[in-house]
Amino acid sequence: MDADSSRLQTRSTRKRRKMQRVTMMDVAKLAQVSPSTVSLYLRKPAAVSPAAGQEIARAISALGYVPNLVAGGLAAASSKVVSIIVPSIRNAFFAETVSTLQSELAAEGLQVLLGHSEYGEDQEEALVRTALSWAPAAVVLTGLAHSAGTRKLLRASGVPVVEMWELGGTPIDMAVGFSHPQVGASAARHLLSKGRRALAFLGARMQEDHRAETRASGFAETARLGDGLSHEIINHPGAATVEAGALLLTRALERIPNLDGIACSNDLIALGALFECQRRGIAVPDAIAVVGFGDLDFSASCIPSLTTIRPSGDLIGREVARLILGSIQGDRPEGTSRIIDTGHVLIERRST
Amino acid sequence: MDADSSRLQTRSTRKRRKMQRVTMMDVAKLAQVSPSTVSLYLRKPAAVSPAAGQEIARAISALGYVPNLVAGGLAAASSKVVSIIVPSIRNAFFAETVSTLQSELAAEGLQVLLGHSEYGEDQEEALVRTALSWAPAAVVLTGLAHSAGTRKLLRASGVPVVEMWELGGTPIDMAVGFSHPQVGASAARHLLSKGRRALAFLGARMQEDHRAETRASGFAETARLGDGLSHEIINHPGAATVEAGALLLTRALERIPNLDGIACSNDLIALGALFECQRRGIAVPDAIAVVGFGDLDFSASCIPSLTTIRPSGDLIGREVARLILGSIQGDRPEGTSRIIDTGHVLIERRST
DNA sequence: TGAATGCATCATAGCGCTACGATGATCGGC
DNA sequence: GCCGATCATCGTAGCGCTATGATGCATTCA
Repeated sequence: MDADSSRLQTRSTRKRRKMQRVTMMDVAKLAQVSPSTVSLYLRKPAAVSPAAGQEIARAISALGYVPNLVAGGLAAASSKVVSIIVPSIRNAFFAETVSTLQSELAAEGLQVLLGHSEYGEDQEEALVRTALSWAPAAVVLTGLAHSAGTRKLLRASGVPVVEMWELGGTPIDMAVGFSHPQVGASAARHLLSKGRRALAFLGARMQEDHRAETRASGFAETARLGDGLSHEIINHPGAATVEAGALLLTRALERIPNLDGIACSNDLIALGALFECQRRGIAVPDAIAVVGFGDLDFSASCIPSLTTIRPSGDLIGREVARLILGSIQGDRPEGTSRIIDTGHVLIERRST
Repeated sequence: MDADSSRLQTRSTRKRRKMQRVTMMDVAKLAQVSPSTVSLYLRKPAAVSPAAGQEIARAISALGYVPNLVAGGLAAASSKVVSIIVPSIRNAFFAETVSTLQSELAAEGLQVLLGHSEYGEDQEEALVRTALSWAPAAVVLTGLAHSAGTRKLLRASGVPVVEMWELGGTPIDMAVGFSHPQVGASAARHLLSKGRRALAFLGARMQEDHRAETRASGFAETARLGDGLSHEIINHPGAATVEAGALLLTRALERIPNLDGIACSNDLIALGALFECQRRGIAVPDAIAVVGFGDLDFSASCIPSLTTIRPSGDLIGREVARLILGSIQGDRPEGTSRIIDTGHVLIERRST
């Protein structure tokens, strides 16, 4: 058997994988147009004649055709997927942003590929690597702190990148967020304006949650510049929970017996502190004023209602979506800013 | 110019899209093996000789090769993606499940494609349709109630499907969850056992949240069978929030003046009710006993700590992952159950 | 020693789609 | 009436990878 005949045999015996699902070709045949026209119709319906369009639409529904985005992604060298990496989806802040972002992107036919890094840079890098394997239309990261490898990967890929929930450094590409030190400063200023002088910042997991940590330093700095008699930053190594808030308040009272104002890195912690005050019979805000962060679900309704700083995860989600859609639509107008400050709002309620 | 020459011209003038990214071919060349071997190495490293494997690994890191999963997915007719559709990612229950699921799947090299249906069956169907465009390795849905179209699409696709967070009907393929009527019944039984006789179930968005609604009917049924003197189901049309809980308690007191026990479809609602009691000077549990659902973050730490029913979103996530990995590994052992009951636990605390 | 077996490696044909440029048909403008 | 422009449509070559079966070589068994 010579090479040629073996080739022939190869050709004939080769069994192709089945896959009898409906393809664009089937639609084209039924609609009596070429596959290109079907593809064109699917991507820009306006570009095909109404007659052909109708015929194609009919064929699609008759066959129950579902386009294969994997094939499309390969052919177009870019898939209709946006990869989002957050530290934790359990965190209400990020859940809110992801939720909004997902809705906005879905409206434009983009899917969301989700990953969570658990606040680890190495994990994040691994996630970015797999994310890039999907040739995503864009990548969304949380914060500005990333490993060198992550930056390199993303830069090399040429994919639009949006970093969210933090401002103040140099983004890889685009950024949407706000300044965390300023949040801390706002909280401190507010407490000082209420005549509080013995302050504490209660945070959790600040060794990993770099943004919470910068809120703390913003707070400390302003407390120092103002005439805060004393101020402390107290960290709980575990997650930011209500229970942690109670523990943190206890620790704060040990350190600053005459404590009269606290800022918390998260409303859950603030709620825990509120509960602990109630347990100890400490009047809020008379004895201790409490400022939170996040304006979570319960913050307006708890007792006393919680003064807090709202970062607006919703708005961040919406702006991220806008930037992404902008970059995908090709024209990245150099005029529009690639860094969007969504600011923060202090909402004064009964706890201060 | 005849057809043939034009064909030739076509061939020569055709400009191919650039894409100079590193491909498997580049790796193969550098490692002096064929692309097939590289592919094999990437999929089952044990199948290639150690020598070749090392050479390939070296080449991969030298070139910074990132596999293209889109191409892989197309060739293999199934991508390494699991599509998860939940009603809302803002809901702490689902956030927990998704988070766990994502971690478990990521450990096996699977990505998560996320969608949220906002409790709409039509929206869900649209999400399933796009999800299937990705030829996912599996699809995860929430609950057992889906449109006929959704079922048809999924059945036709042959993709493994897991429905989670609900049991009691016929799943499309596999299911992990628990019985919601039983949860309601447990709550009612608990209140009855505490001598409460004038009961109410407080729920939100029950016209859409079918599972909350079945918890309510389970509650009502048990309350009726027991010697509950009166029981009511009260619904808030908006989302399940702390504020809604306060409103609902107010409504319940109007309807049942001698109210002495409530079950809530969600711990956020329970917390709101707790706050409203505090505002009104109603002692909990002396005057009114409160049972929640969800065992959220704050439930153990609030005042009084909340008796609640834990559905274990974590466990659900883990079991879903197990089922998915099982189906992907090919052998669907008919022995193992395709329906897993994760049950629920009533955690008694100070509010009852 | 020759046939049978096992093992590592390879060549190649698609997977289903989109981008590119080509092809006719239609339409004004001079 | 001819030429270029415009428009809808088409043909086809990949996109980068994996599945399939073939190949060549070393090992084992009779």
